Amino acid sequence: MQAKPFHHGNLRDDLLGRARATLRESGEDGLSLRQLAREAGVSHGAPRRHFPERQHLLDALAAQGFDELTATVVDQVERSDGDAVAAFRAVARSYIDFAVDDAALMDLMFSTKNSGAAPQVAAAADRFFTTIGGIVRAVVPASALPDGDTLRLQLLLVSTLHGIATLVGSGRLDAAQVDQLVDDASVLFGVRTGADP
Amino acid sequence: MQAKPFHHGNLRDDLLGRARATLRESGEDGLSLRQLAREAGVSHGAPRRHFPERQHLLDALAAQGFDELTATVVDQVERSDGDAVAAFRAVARSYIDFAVDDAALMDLMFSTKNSGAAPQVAAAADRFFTTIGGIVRAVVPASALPDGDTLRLQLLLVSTLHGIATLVGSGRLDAAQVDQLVDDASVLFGVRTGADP
DNA sequence: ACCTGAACACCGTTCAAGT
DNA sequence: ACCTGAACACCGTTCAAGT
Repeated sequence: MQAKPFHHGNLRDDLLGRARATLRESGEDGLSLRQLAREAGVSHGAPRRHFPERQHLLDALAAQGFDELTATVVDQVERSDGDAVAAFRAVARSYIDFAVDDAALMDLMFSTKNSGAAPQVAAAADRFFTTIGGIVRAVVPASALPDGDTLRLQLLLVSTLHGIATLVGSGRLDAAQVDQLVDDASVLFGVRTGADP
Repeated sequence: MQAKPFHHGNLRDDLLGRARATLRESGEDGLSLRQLAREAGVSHGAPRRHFPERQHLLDALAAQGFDELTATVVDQVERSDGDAVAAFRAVARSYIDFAVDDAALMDLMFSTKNSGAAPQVAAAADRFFTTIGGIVRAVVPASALPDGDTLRLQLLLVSTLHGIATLVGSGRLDAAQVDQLVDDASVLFGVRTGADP
């Protein structure tokens, strides 16, 4: 045990963890590299090794957010014992809960700034959309649209989920309505157990 | 004509206009009260009369954005000569175009920060959602859900539109897919001309 | 390889003072 | 009523220097 120990050990993860907490408490406006450095007990120049610019920290947070959400959603599927409909509902709830509980992070993940930006964020986002797309595909019928394009139906249902999640997150939908809306979406999109008919 | 004229005339609108332009060019990060004051040719303290804090400027921009979007959407309906289906498609396109063309403003309008916040933003947002809700209601069948709750179907379709718009805006959906997705949504939600069956 | 500490330019916010 | 200009605390970013 040392009083003033280190090269700190793992400054990057320490900063990321503190940033995540600050994001929850104070939003993006509350995030400051200098403040995080102060909390971590290093000089204000130290974070530069790991995050040369503030945007790099935001990118890392967004990528981490996508990975967390992907893991949560995969976990929900595994808990559903092959019941695709139950899996869909659980996934929808997780998605929406995430948007509400980590609203500032959600903003970062889907902000326009990150649209043309960091490859690590794009990769994590791709993983998430591939994952949730697969979950939705397993549950969506091939025949709901005239020419039976399942991919389009899948994109549409993901869009609906995302719309519900972001509207609840920004306070435009009441949280009490959400379960009903997800159920309605299930009915409308013909969500059901089993693969194509 | 005077060289160094004024009390400036209308600093508030001048600042708002410049802020809107900056938002399009450089995003929210590019917005600075001091920079706007410089561009308007006033001292850095002058904006304080109209926007005591930076957030007040952001709120004004968001409220203005909602009002613009509402006006655009109403205009599209009026151009559709009572054809509710055509109106719906035009409205959907306007919504999505807005999200793409004014992505930074869209972020401001639907950001979490504004969820519990400024009453003027909430009022403008309410006007928008009331308007678009009415348009959607006119086009949505009462019988698509088992117990025929039209309001829920309306909220669901608005959520879908919002999801498509934000996903395109953040680059997660290809703009080329959008028209097809809107058409698919029309089919799925049973969008049609005339009122309840 | 990782961190320190001074330096620079910029910012939001406050406030006494001008017209 | 509206604006100026100095002041304060804070920030991101850069960089030479330390261990």
